[in-house]
Amino acid sequence: MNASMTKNPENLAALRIETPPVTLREIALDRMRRAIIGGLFEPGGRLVERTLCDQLGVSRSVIREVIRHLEAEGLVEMLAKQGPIVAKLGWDDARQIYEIRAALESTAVADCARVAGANVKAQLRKAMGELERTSKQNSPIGVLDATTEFYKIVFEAGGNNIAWEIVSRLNSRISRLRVMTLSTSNRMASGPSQIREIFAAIDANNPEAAAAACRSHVTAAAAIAKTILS
Amino acid sequence: MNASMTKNPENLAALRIETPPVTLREIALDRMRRAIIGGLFEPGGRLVERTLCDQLGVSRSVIREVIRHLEAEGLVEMLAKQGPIVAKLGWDDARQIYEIRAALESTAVADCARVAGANVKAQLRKAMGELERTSKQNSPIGVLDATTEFYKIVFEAGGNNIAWEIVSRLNSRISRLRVMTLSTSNRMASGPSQIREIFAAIDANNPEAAAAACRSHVTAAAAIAKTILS
DNA sequence: GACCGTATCTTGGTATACCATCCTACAAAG
DNA sequence: CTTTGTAGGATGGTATACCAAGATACGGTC
Repeated sequence: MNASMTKNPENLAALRIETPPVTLREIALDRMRRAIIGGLFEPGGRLVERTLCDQLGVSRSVIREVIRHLEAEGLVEMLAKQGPIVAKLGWDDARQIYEIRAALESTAVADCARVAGANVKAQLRKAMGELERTSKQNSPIGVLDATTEFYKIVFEAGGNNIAWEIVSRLNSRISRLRVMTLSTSNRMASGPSQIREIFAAIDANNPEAAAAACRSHVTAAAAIAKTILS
Repeated sequence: MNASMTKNPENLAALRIETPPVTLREIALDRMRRAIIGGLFEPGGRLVERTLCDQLGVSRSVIREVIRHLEAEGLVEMLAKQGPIVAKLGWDDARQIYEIRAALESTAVADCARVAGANVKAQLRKAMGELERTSKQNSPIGVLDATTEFYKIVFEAGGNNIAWEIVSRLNSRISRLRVMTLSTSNRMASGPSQIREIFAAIDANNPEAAAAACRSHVTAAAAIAKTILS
């Protein structure tokens, strides 16, 4: 590692061959996660290993490791001597998840509002555009993705990547709820307006207003979820 | 499932034979987690699967599934085409973890203070006793365990079991830091007094005071961690 | 006809075998 | 002496074989 090798490291790094670390396990993990989130397997339903092997076309080793991962993520539960099942979600769990989201997201938007510069704001504006577009198209999962993207930018801009990890994981556990709340009533229209409010506060670099808007956003979602679940 | 079978279900459930679902994998998971937390493997060090097989006396299947779990927990990172390594922890990550802990723990102690009755208070008092005892013995990991037990009671009493899951996981990621902060200077003495403060606020059913005490507790720990890490 | 035992099938737990890839070391050619 | 090609070992990825335990269905016995 001499001087000539370390100069212009960023240029040299650019021509590094992108070796897609795409292993069977990662593909399977992704598919399984999407399948569970998308409701392809119903909550409480058993996940029979050998059946999954056939369905995904991989061996049990892969399936089992994927299940371990999903188990740690909270999407799958292990029943003693009965094997894995899709985790069920009751209102009490959902309530807690919304509370935690409210706490983490509101501080994240506040942090973001504190430091956001032109670059971040431009990214957020773009995500907002996507949100409005999908919202007009009445595409719940589109809105979901756009909202997720918005928050992702917010968290990373504020230097809260670990909180983002946590929120992502929690979101996947309530994903079915999220789609349902979006499909509910006039949420399709109100969602974007609430996000817009958050964005406005960030744009004005007003942390308190951003946090408040965010809290009311999550609280509203929780209220709808409650009517669905209980 | 007739009427006679469903009456007194709680009594019947009580005499269910406790079949310890102790699988090799769970034992191995526990051992590995403790080993990493305890610093037996150093951060960034490689975890060679076959070596671990020999060390734990199990087959690779078990090791690999355990590694998947630890990966999802954040204790292990996968390097593409190089296998698993023990996750490293920088100050930026630690900073975020302490912030999240401050948020979740302070709301949890507040919730607990709101609802705590005689039973919960007795449990907490017992945990405090353990804390004082281990503290006098200058046993950092004893203090750690006692503190953990205290918080566990707090979270569960307040109906925040999901937040507890998250906090536990975060704690395991900064566990090495926690022992180090405990070993530092007069922390061994100040720790119990701060917990005592939190307990006093819960005992008085004063949510605001409890949350404030908790925040200062976590903030103090973060400050010490910062001097160690950066 | 009701109850009990057994055979079998399903399912998860565990171990092992095989393969592709990568890293390292050594040797040969310039 | 440097460089490059190659062989060998190490390592992770994947598939499969085997086993024990639980669930289920069927047949025999009272």
